[in-house]
Amino acid sequence: MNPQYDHTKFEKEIYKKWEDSGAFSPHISNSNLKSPFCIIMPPPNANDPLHIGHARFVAIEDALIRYHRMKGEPTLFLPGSDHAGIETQYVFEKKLAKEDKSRFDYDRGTLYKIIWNYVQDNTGVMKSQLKTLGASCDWSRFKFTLDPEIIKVVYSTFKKLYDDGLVYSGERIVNFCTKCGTAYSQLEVDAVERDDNIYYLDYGIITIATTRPETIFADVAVAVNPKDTRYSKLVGLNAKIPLINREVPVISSNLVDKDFGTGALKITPAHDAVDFEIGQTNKLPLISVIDEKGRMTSSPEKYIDMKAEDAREEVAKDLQEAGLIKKIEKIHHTIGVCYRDKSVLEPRVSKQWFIKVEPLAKKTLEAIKNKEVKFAAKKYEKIATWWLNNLKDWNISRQIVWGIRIPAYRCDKCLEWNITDGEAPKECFKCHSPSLSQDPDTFDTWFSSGQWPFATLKASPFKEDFEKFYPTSVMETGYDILPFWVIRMLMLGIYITGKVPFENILLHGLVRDKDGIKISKSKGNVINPIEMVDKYGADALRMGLIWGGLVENDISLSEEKINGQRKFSNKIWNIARFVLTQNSQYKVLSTKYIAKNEDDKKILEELKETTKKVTKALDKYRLNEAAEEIYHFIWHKFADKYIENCKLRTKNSDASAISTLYKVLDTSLRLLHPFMPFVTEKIWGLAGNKKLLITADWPAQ
RNA sequence: GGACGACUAGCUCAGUGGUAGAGCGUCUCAUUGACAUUGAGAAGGUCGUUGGUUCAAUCCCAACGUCGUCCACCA
Repeated sequence: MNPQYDHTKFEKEIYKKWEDSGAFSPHISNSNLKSPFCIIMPPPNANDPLHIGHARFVAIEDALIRYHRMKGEPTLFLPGSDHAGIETQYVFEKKLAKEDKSRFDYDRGTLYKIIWNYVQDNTGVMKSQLKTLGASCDWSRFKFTLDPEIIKVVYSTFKKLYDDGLVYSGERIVNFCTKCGTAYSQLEVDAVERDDNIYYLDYGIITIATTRPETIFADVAVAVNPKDTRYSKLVGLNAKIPLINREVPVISSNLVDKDFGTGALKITPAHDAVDFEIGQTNKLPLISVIDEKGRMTSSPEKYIDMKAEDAREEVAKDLQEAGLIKKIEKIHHTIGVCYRDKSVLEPRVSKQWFIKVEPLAKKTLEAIKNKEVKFAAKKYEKIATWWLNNLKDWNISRQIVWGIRIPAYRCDKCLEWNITDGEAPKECFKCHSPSLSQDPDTFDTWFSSGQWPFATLKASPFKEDFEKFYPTSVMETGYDILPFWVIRMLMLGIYITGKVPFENILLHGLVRDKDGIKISKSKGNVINPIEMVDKYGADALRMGLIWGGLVENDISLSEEKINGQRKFSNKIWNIARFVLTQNSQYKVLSTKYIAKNEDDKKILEELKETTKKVTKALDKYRLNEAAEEIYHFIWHKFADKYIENCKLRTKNSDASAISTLYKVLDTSLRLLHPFMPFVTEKIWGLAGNKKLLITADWPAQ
């Protein structure tokens, strides 16, 4: 053994040994009566290389997996990748733009195909990176969200929802990104604060305040609060839209804040969510003046085809000249922007598919209340509950190509929707016309990933997987996708299978830089996990991501911290170097040797104590505690104290001392393995063990 | 405006109803026998503020302050 542990020499070879040994597959047999342990890996985007956040979840999940595997439970860590509709198409379009092309240069089929190929090329990178990190997942069960057998599951879920009346299509106001060319759900809207002009416009008998003068052509009413005595006489009369002089009624609505602006609100149902609601309750017509590309339509000739934002200035100018602006003020407010490209979202009315969330949310809330699903950290249960109580109907349609196309076919003759579980219908079920057109939209990515736990297990090449592993044991993922993913998996999982998709929810925090600052490309503080592995070893990175901070909290990660753990891996290496150079005949004895020497008894007692603490901490998902406990024992109790004190005795070939050394090393390696799998496995092998450590038994407490 | 957190040693973070811990950093000492990617030791905190509960609070409760994250239809 070299005096230094060189991770670069061993990690690849060790991973291959594990893989070849079949240890990654769950061992299901009639003789194994232990209940299975299963984690479905949050599927990374098929398109992207891994970032440090992925490394954190691998460190956490793989530690749990390895621990349970060593306990002898049939253990499954199921990997996969996500097609990440919007994300991927966005990245791909940027790539196209560099080549002076756009997605409109291709027909649907071609575009899908070239994105598919592009993604395939990148998926291999992601897989090999997971291996580099030491993820002990079962590659034979790997699933991609666009695998045909997954799509089949997604289709049948959609059909069931439709048949049960939980899916509807309709003209609704949605957050539409004119740059991305698609609508989004409630969750994909970011808010930014901005200063804008607010114009007080002369509507004849009343004055209204608006930040969006370009939409006046779409006005269908002016609303005031029913309690607002200033205007009560005007309700029922007609106001007049400036410039075009079209008359619209003055109505009343509780949604109007009488203290804002003039207390009178122009109602533009086609371009504002509140207005849409007021329009619906008052049965007002819809007039749209901005199209899906963000350009003006159905307005006075001179504005047509202008971008809405340009039209705003132009209309304001014209109003000013006509003397129809009473005053202009500045207003500080928040507006919705696209989470993806940060461009201002245009509320637009368009046909979308929605899921009725309320009945699904209700059952999920019950499951949480009944502890069918448990949150490792209470705070996230509160947040999940808040969301489940506040979710609106979920828009699951996206106007993009990259995704699972919605299996909805509209009859060209009677306009009835035909929903199938994938197959194109031969004729309309209602009027039997053979002429049908499929909806061009695709599903929101979260709709398919929301089915991930049962979809992956049902689509598994191993028929018994669903029955055996569902509900899965733990859902471990970042808290940032709690509303997007976790609660949707709960809702859809419960709906389809009647059971929660996982029994425990463990959410982890973000990885921040050494000063606790959020990592971003623009700040230049990104930490590349693979670079860290090359430099310090996968063990050091994994330990650095767990050690010194609670799983559920954000952690600060510095190279110093990772390097500190590399020193630790070297420490164990040298402990092993010392122990393994002792007379190996005592290794055999170590299993049954009963120590009489005080030092030996003490370290064995401490080892027992440590085993107990590590096990308990792992069971409670307190990974940092477990890691710190074993770290402290190995370094400061075993090495600093015990080994230093027993050198004289080992020189004299003291059987008790040497047996104890072998025994403590053996157990320490087992306890540390979930956190630092490579170095422990390597030493384990050097110690002459025939069986691999990955499948060795967890120490008895 | 609402929700959820955080506030503990210079830094990054654990922790507990009975007057506090780790890693890094700092300082002192040790150098050929497992490891200098080391060992021995030291300094360093009125545990955000103010009240309350208690025999006892950093830990429980209330208010406040600061910071963070998420949500929100003020046009």
